[in-house]
Amino acid sequence: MPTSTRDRIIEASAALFMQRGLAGSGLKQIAAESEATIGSLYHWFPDGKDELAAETLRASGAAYQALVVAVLDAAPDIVAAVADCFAGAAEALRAGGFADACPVATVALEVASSDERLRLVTAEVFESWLQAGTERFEGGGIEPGRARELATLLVAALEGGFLLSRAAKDTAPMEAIGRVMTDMVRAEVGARA
Amino acid sequence: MPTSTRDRIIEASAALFMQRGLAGSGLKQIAAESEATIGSLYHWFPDGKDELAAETLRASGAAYQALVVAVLDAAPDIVAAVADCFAGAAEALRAGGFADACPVATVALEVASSDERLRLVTAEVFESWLQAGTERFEGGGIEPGRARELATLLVAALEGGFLLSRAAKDTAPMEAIGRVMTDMVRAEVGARA
DNA sequence: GTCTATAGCTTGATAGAC
DNA sequence: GTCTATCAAGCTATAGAC
Repeated sequence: MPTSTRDRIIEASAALFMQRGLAGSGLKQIAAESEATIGSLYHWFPDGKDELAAETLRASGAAYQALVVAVLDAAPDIVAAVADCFAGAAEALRAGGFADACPVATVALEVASSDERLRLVTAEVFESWLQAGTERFEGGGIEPGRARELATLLVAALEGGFLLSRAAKDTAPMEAIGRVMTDMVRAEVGARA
Repeated sequence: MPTSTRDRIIEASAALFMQRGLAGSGLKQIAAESEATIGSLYHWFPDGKDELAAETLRASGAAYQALVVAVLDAAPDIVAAVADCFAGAAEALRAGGFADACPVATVALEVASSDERLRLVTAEVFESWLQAGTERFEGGGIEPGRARELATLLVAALEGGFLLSRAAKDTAPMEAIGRVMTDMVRAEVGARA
């Protein structure tokens, strides 16, 4: 299955959004990195940058969710799952030279107060993550309302960890957050009995 | 003490960075909103956008730290302090129409992999926040190493909460995170004995 | 210190050949 | 579907009058 032009454009767009944000990524640059031309880009995304950004957020949001869910579901229990989650995030940061992190956060902050259409897309992506996380905590024996709260903190802590670790170019913040979060979930599961 | 031109420029710059990020904020727009001219802007910041951005990050980072520290220190104990922190953040989001949040996070994500000079400035700001938070947890009777871990999660959870709440235009995520964080710190303080 | 004017470049977007 | 050429508007930055 060879990569389609459209897929290559979305892929390059996601990579640039991670590293430079939406306003900092030019369409010409996206076209160049995806080995397409501006004409091709507008053929696949007639509404231009807005449409490309929306599709990129949806696609990479779903991919990122699949990745995290795979890590969570591979663990023997919810406590190990949370620990693996932060360990994986720290490893991803190190492996990518602290460049490749969340494909959505940077753009979400940029558009939250200035582009209602894209803001709604980021809201949908985060909501999907929260639901997936909530299900896993429920599967770990946590009461539904509390599961949603824990999932919210999990996503926030991961995003905050990416922020602090990228700024510091050091996995220490992400690892520290992972330790506290793991301890907390362990206590939460223990308290359930 | 009338506001100086320089201060007005930094203020307008901070407001625009919060809402549109670094790449999305033009110098002409910053000059217009601060009721200055481009010439004045370059008089006060000869190195242009980079210098203005660095000064803005430092100034608003310090102001934001003072705000949080004031909330933390006004509370009777560390558990109430953490609760007040998230309640205050939620209230600030609501009052500002979900536009005014963290003055540093958006820019930090934008420059982390593309502008080493500004990345270092954001790292310094976050490190200062972490130290201030660590001191408060130590004052609450927590062992130094653990205090640093808790402070890291506190900052990450606040930033993650801003992200999720701004995207959703809803204080629910910030409030949920505040509940879990407060419970966690309460357990942590209890476990100290 | 403040202002206007402008240079030089890049941006998002369009038109039309192939 | 892919390409090049081009437009108008925006950007950062500079020069020089006042």
